[in-house]
Amino acid sequence: MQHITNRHTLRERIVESGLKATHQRIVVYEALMELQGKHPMAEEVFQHLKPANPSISLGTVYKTLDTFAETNLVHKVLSEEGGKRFDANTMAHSHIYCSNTREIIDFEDEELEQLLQEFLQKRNLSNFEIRSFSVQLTGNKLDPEKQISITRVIK
Amino acid sequence: MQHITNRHTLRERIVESGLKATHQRIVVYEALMELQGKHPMAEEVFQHLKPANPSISLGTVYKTLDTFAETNLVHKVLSEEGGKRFDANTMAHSHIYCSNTREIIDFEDEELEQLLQEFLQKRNLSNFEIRSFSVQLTGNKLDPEKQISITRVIK
DNA sequence: TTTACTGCAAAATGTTTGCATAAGG
DNA sequence: CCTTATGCAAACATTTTGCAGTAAA
Repeated sequence: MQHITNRHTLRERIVESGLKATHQRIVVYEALMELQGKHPMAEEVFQHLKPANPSISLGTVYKTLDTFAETNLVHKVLSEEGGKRFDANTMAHSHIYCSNTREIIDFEDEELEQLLQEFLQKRNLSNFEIRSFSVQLTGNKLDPEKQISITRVIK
Repeated sequence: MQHITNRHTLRERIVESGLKATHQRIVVYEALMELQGKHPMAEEVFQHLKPANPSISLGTVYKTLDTFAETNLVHKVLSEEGGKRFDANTMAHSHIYCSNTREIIDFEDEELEQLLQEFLQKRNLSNFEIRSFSVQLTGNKLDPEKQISITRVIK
């Protein structure tokens, strides 16, 4: 799990991505770091950083997130609900979508990544240049106490 | 690859899913079959079936697709662009997203499915009940002639 | 100083809703 | 018949756009 990073480091990473390090970009990046694991949409990022930055506009948050995703500074996350979500964790990892809580939960598994890496290497698709891959698991979180499906608990 | 199926069969499948087999549902299902591999959104399904069914409404197409996805008659497909796409092919398969053409291309690979199935069985997540999984590959289609990235061809 | 970014507000896109009418079982 | 689905139009939610002004390098 990555940790909250100071602004100086965030600024450096933005510059390394070939972007101007504006105040807005720094605080958007910072917000994404603080929301790690939440896979927020633009609106959520905006709400998170607005109290400390009341002059920033929602449109800028949208543009900034797009720009970040284009330069691969952050990742776009596919969501069952159709919205555009973002993830500051750019380490290879997969996601579990819980159809009860509608959360997207990080699933980091070295072995799974390697398994797929090897598979793709071996398969070596001739008509595609694969740049990245990810696994989406769908299911239900289980009640940690009783170890039974939350579906059954809720309904 | 599944084939275009006649209305009688489509009707049967709708009924088997516990749904009323209305004319609208049959033609939406039929359109989805005819658009196999295209992973269309509601609007595209609507445009496809409108000429032959001018009285059907877009809202109905939206509702029908949602209903189908809920009963697992068709699958929702996660899309890089954020829209809601649907797939009448419910066999286990993966998708390749081409970032140049923005297409979602089916990738059917028995070995990959099995590899993951086994992995999940072995890993046996204690706090999740996994219902399904899929692999998303992202990359670029290669020019079939020259076998080089279409990125380079286009730009 | 130059270029790229921001804020704003408007527009475009995609999707859902409520309700009166119609159709399926 | 009774229930559920449809059509319609309006509302909603999300995202993009254009442009004048501002800030970064």
